[in-house]
Amino acid sequence: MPRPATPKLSIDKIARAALALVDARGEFTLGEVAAALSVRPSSLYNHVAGKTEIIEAMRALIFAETPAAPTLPTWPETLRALLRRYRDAFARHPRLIPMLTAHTVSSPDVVHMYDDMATVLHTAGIPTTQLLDVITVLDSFVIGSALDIAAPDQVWDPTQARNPVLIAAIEAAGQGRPRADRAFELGLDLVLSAIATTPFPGTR
Amino acid sequence: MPRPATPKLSIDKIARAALALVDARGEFTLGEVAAALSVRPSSLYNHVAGKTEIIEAMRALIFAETPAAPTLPTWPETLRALLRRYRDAFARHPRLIPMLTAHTVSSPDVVHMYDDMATVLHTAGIPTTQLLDVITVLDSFVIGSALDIAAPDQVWDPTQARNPVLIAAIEAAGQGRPRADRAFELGLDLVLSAIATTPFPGTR
DNA sequence: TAGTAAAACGAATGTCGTTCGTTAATGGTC
DNA sequence: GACCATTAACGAACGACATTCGTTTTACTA
Repeated sequence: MPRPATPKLSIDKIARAALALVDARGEFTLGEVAAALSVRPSSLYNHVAGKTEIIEAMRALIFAETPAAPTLPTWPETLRALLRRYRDAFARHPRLIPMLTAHTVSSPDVVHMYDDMATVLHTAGIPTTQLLDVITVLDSFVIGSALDIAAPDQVWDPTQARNPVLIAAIEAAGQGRPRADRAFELGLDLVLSAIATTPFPGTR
Repeated sequence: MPRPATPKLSIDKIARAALALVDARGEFTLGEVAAALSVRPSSLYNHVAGKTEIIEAMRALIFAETPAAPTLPTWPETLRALLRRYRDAFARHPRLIPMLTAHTVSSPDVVHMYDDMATVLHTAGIPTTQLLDVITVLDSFVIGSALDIAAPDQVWDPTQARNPVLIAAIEAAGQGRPRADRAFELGLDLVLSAIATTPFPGTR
């Protein structure tokens, strides 16, 4: 059964099938993806170079799925919306996040987001010499927060802690997704207020 | 040649051999580790449950290798030293970082670091209800910054960017390790000043 | 209409992690 | 000091998996 009238495969279909597997099982094999598409594993190679390219396609997919951030009246609001959207793209598929950080490659969508960040930070008065550093800080925080979503709450096991202050704090905080969301919002507040109040030397 | 007088293997030796391979090549196989120790792959299983346990042993190893952070006069100084040490543990072995984030498991050393963080933040006046959130923010930033070290500068390819502001910023910033270090220090300044100036509601 | 490219398949390969049974020396116990 | 369970090596083998290649038939194009 070679060369069907309408192709059974496409990069997009492969990426979506793989993403569904990752969401459900936390991992995926080429055999599973092929089975989900009623196809043999070797057929995938007519559309994709290999497994890593599928992962990159998934990265692009989750950004395409996430709605664009709006431009708001003030730059802190706009930046906040931008960073939320960035994290949301990961947060919709928590189990994918570790795979994306495994091999660090860039997607055009991500670079485009840096473009937007640069625009906002420029209007905020950040000098060119420090602009990339600020973007890196924001990027690091967002990616780290994304990994926090993927992390099981086992990390915050009270029995592991020795410090009573930490034990109390762990019990005071919730668990799961709400906990991660709340921490991210707090970090957003902290970082944005710091950028707003910090006097950056080289005036623009 | 069974059961030699002095055991040829130990968890520590295995972890060190694997770490050397990761530092050099960015990856490791059980066969390579075994060869480096003049042993057969199956022999490793007398000391380690599997590959993931070796990765966990490496995580513990890099924290054991990193000297403890000192307690300084003021809490911002102490916290700064603590976060620097945390990141340094990763920074000494950049190519290991993606492996550690692949499966998110906790090591006793990491939990112990959270104990220290809790102590410092408690003296800083952070209420118990928000303490874990603050730790999460700091943790996210550190891990994200660690991944930034591992990321090739290819991510910051000027030709990918469309925004002239970003292009100029990319060229203004350096490359490689110094760039990552500078961004981390900036983030440290921002986050610490934010924590110091933010009024946390529930006074302790 | 002729010829090239596309897209599916089956078979085969090589790598790798892991398991199991075997062997012999070690270390503790009566 | 003699048993004996345990330990730590080995070799063989398995199974999963990503990837490659040659083949086949159809679709597209000049």
